[in-house]
Amino acid sequence: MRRRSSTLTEHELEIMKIVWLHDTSTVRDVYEALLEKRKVAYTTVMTMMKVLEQKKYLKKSQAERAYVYRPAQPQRQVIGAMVRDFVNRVFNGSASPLLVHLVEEHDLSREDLEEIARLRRKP
Amino acid sequence: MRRRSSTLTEHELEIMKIVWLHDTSTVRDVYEALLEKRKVAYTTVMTMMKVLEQKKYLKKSQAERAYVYRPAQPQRQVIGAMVRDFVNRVFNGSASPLLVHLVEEHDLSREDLEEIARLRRKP
DNA sequence: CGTTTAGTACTAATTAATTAGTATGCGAAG
DNA sequence: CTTCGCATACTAATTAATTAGTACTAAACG
Repeated sequence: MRRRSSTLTEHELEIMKIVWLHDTSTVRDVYEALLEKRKVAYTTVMTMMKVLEQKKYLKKSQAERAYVYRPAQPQRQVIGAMVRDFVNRVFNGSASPLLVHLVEEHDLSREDLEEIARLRRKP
Repeated sequence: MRRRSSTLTEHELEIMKIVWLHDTSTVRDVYEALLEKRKVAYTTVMTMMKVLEQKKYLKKSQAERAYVYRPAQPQRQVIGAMVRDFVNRVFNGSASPLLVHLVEEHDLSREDLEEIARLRRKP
């Protein structure tokens, strides 16, 4: 069989990114934002948002016309869990080899690193 | 439909990690290494390695008894592609917010950062 | 030489992820 | 009041990922 992903899948994440930008979103809101990036059917977005609600990433509340959705978990926390999952899966839980990759292949300026180091120095 | 993953899936990665540790591996080698971590059938490993060969992550060559597999791409490169994919998907391609996550939640020592910064300073 | 063993090919089943159509209902507009 | 448009629920199809069984083959072993 196939285990359900413990983190957001690619298209779920795409939707959550849109939802996190606003306080509340309807299916139509998300649908229209998503259309700017790629072709998709309204009902597809609806189905995915229903799944996201079942997975506890979204909360649904009844308004007059359409359902109103809002994030059930802060972006920070969800993305953090994705990073942790990635580090576990790919680097057996140790973050520094990932750091090396980032520095060597992702055009991080020395300023970026100093900025980060400064953050780290005064907790 | 569902697009084929452009990077290694969870269990594919698990197998590749074992293969990268050695020059050559048979299905049995990988099967036995994998068994230490979790229950799995021999033929499951075989099927997955066949898939990995089709996806060009493994090269197969005929030996006397069993097929001998070796990595078709260096670990460095494959993991690098996974990091890039992750950064693109989760952080819209920018690495520094990922850095912030790592520093704030992944127990990176100041030494780690200084080590990295040193790498970065003298290219 | 016959039997046990290991390896492969083939087949197939299950579930998650993704996509979208159809039917139905309700409120708005005329 | 009737029609139109939007929203939802339900249904369903497709594909990838994952797992593993069965049958066949060749080699090793006695």
